[in-house]
Amino acid sequence: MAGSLRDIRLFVAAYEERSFTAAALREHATQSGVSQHIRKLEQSLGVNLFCREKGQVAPTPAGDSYYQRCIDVLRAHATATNTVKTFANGLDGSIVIGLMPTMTRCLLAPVLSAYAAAHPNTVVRIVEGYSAPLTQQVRAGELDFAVVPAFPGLPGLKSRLFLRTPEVLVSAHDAPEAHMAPVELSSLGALKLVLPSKVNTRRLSIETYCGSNGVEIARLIEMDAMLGTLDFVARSDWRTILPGIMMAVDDPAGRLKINPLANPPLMLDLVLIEPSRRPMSKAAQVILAMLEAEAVRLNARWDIPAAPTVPAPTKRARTTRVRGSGAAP
Amino acid sequence: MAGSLRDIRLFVAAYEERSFTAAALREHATQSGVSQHIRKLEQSLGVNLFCREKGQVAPTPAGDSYYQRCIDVLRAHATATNTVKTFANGLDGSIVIGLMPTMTRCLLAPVLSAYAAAHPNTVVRIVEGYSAPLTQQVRAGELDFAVVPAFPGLPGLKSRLFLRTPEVLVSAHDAPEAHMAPVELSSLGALKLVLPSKVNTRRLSIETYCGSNGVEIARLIEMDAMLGTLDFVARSDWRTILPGIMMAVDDPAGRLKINPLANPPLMLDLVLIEPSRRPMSKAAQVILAMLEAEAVRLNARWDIPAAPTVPAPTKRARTTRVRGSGAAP
DNA sequence: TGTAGGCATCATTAAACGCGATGGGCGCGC
DNA sequence: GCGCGCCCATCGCGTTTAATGATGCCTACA
Repeated sequence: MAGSLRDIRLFVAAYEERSFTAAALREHATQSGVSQHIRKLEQSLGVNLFCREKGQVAPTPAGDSYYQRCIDVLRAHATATNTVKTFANGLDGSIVIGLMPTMTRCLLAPVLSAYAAAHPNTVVRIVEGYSAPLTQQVRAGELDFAVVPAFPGLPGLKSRLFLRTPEVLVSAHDAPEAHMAPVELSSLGALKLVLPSKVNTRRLSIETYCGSNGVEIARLIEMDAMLGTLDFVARSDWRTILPGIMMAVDDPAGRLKINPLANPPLMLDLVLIEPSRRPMSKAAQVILAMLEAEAVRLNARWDIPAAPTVPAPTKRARTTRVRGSGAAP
Repeated sequence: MAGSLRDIRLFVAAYEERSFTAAALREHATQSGVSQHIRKLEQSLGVNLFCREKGQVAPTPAGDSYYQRCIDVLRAHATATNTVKTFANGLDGSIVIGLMPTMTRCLLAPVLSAYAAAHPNTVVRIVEGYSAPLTQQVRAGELDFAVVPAFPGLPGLKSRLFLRTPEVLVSAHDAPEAHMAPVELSSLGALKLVLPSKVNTRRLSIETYCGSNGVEIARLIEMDAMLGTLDFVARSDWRTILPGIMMAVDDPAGRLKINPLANPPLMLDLVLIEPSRRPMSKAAQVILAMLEAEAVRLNARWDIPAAPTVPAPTKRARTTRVRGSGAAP
């Protein structure tokens, strides 16, 4: 077939300069080369593009027409090159990450924005799920990594602590407590709680905590739907207990009230798991580091107010009294 | 710089096939070649276009973007190639032709149409003018050839007979004569004639003819403007004498009446002149041949009706009587 | 665990490219 | 009228580039 881009560039130069010599100068070539290229073009097209007469070259009608289209070709090519260079910075590859709703509610967005801007040539896929399926997918190599609640560990998985975040009480905005004020759970009387089902690792620790600290659970609804839990809590007098990192940013609509658990606090350990068989890709390492940094930054919300708070002794007494009425672990 | 068209074609094939091997097959190359081309592209763009993992190649976001633009480039190139091939048939070059109004009125159009269609890659320029400037331009080499009334010849010019055409009387549509009927000029009585000035070669022959055949010219207007002459004749009772080849097609508006001169006819010889120093270009030869053929075809109009016509003897007598009253040569 | 398919890499060969030199045509100026 | 200079076409040569087949690595699949 006819025409490399160099042919076209030389032709365009010759057309515009009306001179092979000038075209060669412009395109850093020699007059000889220009002559040969254009001859090749003409032969492969079967048309004379220039009329060599009277000591100068004049375009034929075919040359005029071809020039117009060649401009289009060159511009399209320049556009393609420039556009693709937008992706030139940063890493590339494909990463698939598994996260619990805990991680996706307010931690993921800023990290995703920053990463996508810095590494536009990466294909990122986020899988939201609870610990069991995520763990399974990491073991199967379908995920580059996942962040799940701490668990004993499994063969084929490499894990380490990702973040320690306090559990917090979440209520509707009209709850009596002061927003962000630490609360002693047992001091609130019999609770109406929405909790995940027992397939969720956190359920066990929450029940253990309640049992150990005299928290009375009056009524219980099991819900493994995070969006549903939040909406239901916001619209009722039911409450729930959620990881602090998940509530590190206030509900934009102001429908939720948040109170860290105090005396004692209940901590949730999140661990990073990855397939042990292969090292993490560079891109995965980078987005993991960004996730971790953002998690630490958001989690700091729970460090500061915890210190100055002075729990009331009366409440502690009541806690002891109710001990044992919590749900069984 | 980055990217020959082959690079782009191979990339597009690989993108669409999602396989270097299949792309190589489609583009009549080898898997190795495709691999190298795409790697070269990636390096010169500074971006990975494909993600080679899991035994298959998947486009990166950059690859997706680049593909879209590459399609544009290839389509633009195909358009350029196809469009220019429209010009592939026929001759090319540049021809400049000098013609008298006699030739341009009805002879030129069909020839130009046919030539332009058959040889689209030729630049054709028509110069309309009278014999003197045309001759001059041919001698100067500015014209490939010209057709002018016969004349003695000049150094630097090569000439030969182009066409012999009868002179005809042209009148307004309300003139008494029958359209196309041969007329004996002297039988029309004293004429009001519009004639070219004496710089025009034909003026001499017309005056000679009138003088020799007893044609009386009552009044004379000199006009070297052909369009003006025709319009004036059409709108008045003045008449003119014009070469038959010029009136070979009737006035579309029917405003003009035409009568060949008879007893005797007056013939105009048109000659082809070309610069003697160089041979005529192929393109010029071709359009000349077409002009000549069309001229012969059109001129045939004057061959047929001339024969059966029987001029009235009375008119011939009158011709003799008025002889000598024509304009001086 | 062995096998098949796919991509990357390498060395070799073939082709294309680019360059300088040479020659012919044309216009310009002496 | 006759060189002179400019410009393009052509030729031969050296270098670069492209294409190829073999080889090796990795992954998926049985």
